[in-house]
Amino acid sequence: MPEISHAIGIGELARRTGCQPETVRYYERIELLENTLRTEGGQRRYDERAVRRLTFIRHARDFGFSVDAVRELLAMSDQPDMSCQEVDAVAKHHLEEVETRLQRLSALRDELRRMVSQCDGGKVESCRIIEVLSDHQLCISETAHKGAHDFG
Amino acid sequence: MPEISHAIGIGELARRTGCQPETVRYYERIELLENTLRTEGGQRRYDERAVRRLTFIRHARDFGFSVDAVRELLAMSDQPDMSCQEVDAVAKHHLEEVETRLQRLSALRDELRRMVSQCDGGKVESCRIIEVLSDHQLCISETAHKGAHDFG
DNA sequence: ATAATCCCTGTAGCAACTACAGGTTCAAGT
DNA sequence: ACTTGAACCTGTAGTTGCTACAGGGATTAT
Repeated sequence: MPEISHAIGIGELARRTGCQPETVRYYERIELLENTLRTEGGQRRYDERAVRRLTFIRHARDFGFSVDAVRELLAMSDQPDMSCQEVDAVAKHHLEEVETRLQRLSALRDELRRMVSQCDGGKVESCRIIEVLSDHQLCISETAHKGAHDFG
Repeated sequence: MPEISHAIGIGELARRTGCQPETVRYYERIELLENTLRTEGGQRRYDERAVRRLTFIRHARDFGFSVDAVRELLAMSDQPDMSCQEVDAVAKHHLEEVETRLQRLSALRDELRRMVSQCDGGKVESCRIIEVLSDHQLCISETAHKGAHDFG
């Protein structure tokens, strides 16, 4: 018999928020989630508030906000009377980053398409893909895809 | 006086290929670059061939190819007489991945834009951004941005 | 009582680097 | 020949956001 009613274990919390118990423990370790009550045996027990908080976190992460941004957003959402200007700023900043990535990624796609379309299926020796990869000058834009891989 | 003529050090190799000495050593460690000649004192010396190889690697990485894909592309480019079908397949596969990411990222941008545009600059209590992050139901598409962050 | 399932901590791994610390070698100037 | 300073060496740890164990303990149902 648990001491806390309405309490759920880490497994159910994870299931309800669409993540894994390991992720919940990870969030606790990096202090994104605060320490929760424990049973006598040391197992974590959560309430509805924790479900809401973790839902918020997971949702923000799905939106691509970094953990640090989520931390800020959480702190702000805990202050209902504050102006939401800062919230707005965080979201706008993230939107800008997403738009930058989109532009780079789309330039990258164009280069890749061009590269693939020019391959005639012959020998490696004369393969356009290999040639383009060997020589920067064969790209339309030298900078189009530079740094295209830091999208994570 | 170096024993090897036309040989350059790791610093110049890095400079010429637009990366850092640490990256070169890293590539050697993961066997993307083979071991190179050393001076008596143990310092690495490179020739033009190494410059070309590293240029290829960096360029492919700029295109977003994974290190494993680069490894395959390198192996293929070493066999000029082979058909370039496999090269083509690797490039096409990568192009498809890029296109998938683009679609997700653009759905994400749409959600973010919508979220930001609905914020009226009032209090956190009634901030649309916080509301959307708290509640999945307020998104146009529940799945639009799911997994939007695994773009690396 | 016992089995099945859950949960615990701590550590290591992923990708693709980057950043040291603490020491050695090289190339050039005097 | 000697000294300075830049470049280089190895090895390890950090980055981001988790995920995957190993080797145990707790809880719950029968």
